[in-house]
Amino acid sequence: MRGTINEKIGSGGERAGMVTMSDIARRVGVSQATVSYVLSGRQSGVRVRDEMRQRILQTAADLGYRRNDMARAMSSGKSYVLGFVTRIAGQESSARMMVGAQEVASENGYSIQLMPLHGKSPDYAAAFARLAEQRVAGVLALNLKVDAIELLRQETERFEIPIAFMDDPPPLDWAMRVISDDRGGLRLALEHLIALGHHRIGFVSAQRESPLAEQRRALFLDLMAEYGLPVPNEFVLATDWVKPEIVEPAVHALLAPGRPRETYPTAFLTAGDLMAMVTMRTARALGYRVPQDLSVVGFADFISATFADPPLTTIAQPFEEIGRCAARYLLDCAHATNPGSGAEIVIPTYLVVRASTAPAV
Amino acid sequence: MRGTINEKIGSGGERAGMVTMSDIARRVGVSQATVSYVLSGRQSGVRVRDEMRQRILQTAADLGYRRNDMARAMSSGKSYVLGFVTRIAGQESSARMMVGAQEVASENGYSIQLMPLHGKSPDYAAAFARLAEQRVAGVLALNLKVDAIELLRQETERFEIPIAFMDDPPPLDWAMRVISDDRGGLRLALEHLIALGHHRIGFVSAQRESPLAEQRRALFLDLMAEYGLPVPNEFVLATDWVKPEIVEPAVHALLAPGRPRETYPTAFLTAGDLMAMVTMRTARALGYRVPQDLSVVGFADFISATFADPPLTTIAQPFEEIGRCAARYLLDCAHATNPGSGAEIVIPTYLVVRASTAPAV
DNA sequence: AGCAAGTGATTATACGTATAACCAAAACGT
DNA sequence: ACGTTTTGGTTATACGTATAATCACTTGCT
Repeated sequence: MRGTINEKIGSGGERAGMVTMSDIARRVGVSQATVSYVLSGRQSGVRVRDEMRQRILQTAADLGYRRNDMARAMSSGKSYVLGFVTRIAGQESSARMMVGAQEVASENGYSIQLMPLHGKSPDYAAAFARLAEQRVAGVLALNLKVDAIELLRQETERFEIPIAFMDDPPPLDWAMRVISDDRGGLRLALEHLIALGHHRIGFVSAQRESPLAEQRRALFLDLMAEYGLPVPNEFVLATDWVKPEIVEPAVHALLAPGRPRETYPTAFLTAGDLMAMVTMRTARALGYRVPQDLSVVGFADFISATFADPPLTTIAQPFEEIGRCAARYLLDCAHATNPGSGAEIVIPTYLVVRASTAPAV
Repeated sequence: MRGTINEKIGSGGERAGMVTMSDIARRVGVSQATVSYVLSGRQSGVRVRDEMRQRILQTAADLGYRRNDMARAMSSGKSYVLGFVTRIAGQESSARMMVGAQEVASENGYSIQLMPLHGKSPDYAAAFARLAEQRVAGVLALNLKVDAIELLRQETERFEIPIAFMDDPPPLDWAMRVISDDRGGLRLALEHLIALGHHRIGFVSAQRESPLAEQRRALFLDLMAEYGLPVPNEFVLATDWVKPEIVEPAVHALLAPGRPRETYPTAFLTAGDLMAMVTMRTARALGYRVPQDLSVVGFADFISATFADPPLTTIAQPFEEIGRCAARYLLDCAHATNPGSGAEIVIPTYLVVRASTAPAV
């Protein structure tokens, strides 16, 4: 034993079960620094005999040592936490992205923290301030409005916190966007319908729910034009919100008898699974059989799509994968001190064919 | 100005945008401690002139000061974070509880952190160790298996971390349980059906999905006995999992023609909304009209219940409220250094009557 | 023998905040 | 005029970890 170990002993007011590195050091007869080097697992820095290393690790296990992330974070200036901000935390889409992000985060020793955005007009300033207070290593953002995005930018840029927007379509040159390939998905769905012989195809979306819905409608029109299929104006239903009592009348008005049958759409694409479900329901109430008389394609592939009647053919959004990619990007930034380029990752979507689509009559 | 301010000046390697209390102190010409007292907002401890208080607050705002929670946590030994562990983070139920918990947490300056539990056999030990490393102030637990619960207990008791189980039915005397009043909900649903003239009532659940399903089945039988209604064995469907391909055959076998009509159930209670949806679908495929020929009641009130065909009458579980209560309890513990009594909070459920139930024929 | 290089540690200090303990000056009471 | 209280702060230190700088001792080389 070289050198003297001068630890203040018997600190007295120890909090419950809190074993520190110094406790281990005292027990083994080395300095706290040595314990830190060993437990950090990094082989750079200081050399430690293998036997000593083992003894330290063993003692740590014996005492039930749990490293103190608060102290670690403060000392290193990094927090190993990613913030997740969204207004729709209670929805399946958000939850699944969070799970994906969580997956890669935890693999790298990070965690995900949900940030508050509640009610009709959430206190964005407070929420984003908390992000800064936590010194999060990155921010996952979902479904924010433009003014909120601007606030977020202001708050994060001073701290050089990288942001990854997931499924949010504002054109940004200062942050990463991880989005799903909506165009590709719609194309797959459209080709599926066309292959089934459909050509009078409508679209149902709720424009004020999210910019996504609006964007998908535009993509639909674009693709229809590309395939040379005419789209009468009345085939495109854009309700305000995704609510049955709003969507049903619209669908009803379009499908209710009163015009020659050959002017009706034989299939619908939709901007979401729930929209698809209402559409099917309304059609059935009018005497249509789904899919024999009317094919319907959803967008999302929520769990309930499997349980719908009939099981819903739908464009599957890779929610988990979006979360994974976003988290991966943020971790890259954190390690490379990358300022956060204005890039964009597009995750492929795919079509899940179930029973809500059938050959056109 | 009394006393000398001896701050080391020009620290040089300042990290991006990191304004500290010392920076403010230097600017205003007071000590860091004074700034701390002012910014903490507590009026106890040290007295500060009102003018000085204003100057400090103003300077903090001017410099864009954001308090460093990492340092705060380390100094005070508290983390202001609640951990949320569950295997079903991607589901709506979990997400909504999380939102509720988040709501009361953020009101009190706390945040919620999602803990990793992925895949078929998650690494519970690692996940719970991380809870300890983070020194979370409390743990929200959902849908854990008994062995995981035991591990969690071991990990948390040394650190005196309180736990709140949400919707988990193991009988525990060492932790809080916040559960929904399933019995009350089932009673409401049953009374609703009885009032509609039903008395041949069946039950559909997936026993291996969660202990909840099993428990609900027991409650159902109990209540039926209480109301003096006989329940033939074949009326109680207990499939393994909540999957259409498993549930459909079971429902089909019961409802398919082949026996005298008056031996069939005229209504079903279920252990979950999705089960209810499959049940309705299978019945319809057999020629039943829902609700005219068969009434079905769900359990949960997920978003999709409104979009089901027909809109689902269902026992609404107050997911958000469960989360709120659980979080509130944990915060109480954190402040009262309450060791976490083995109490239990039961949140009322209520019945949402939509269109999947109708008078018995 | 003498010096460089390598080994295996140690010391010292920073990180930013909270808080107990202390202190100087002013106001006040008798 | 002198002790006491009040006002308005200051100093000092703890919290647990990371890490740069340093040091004692051993080994190898010429």
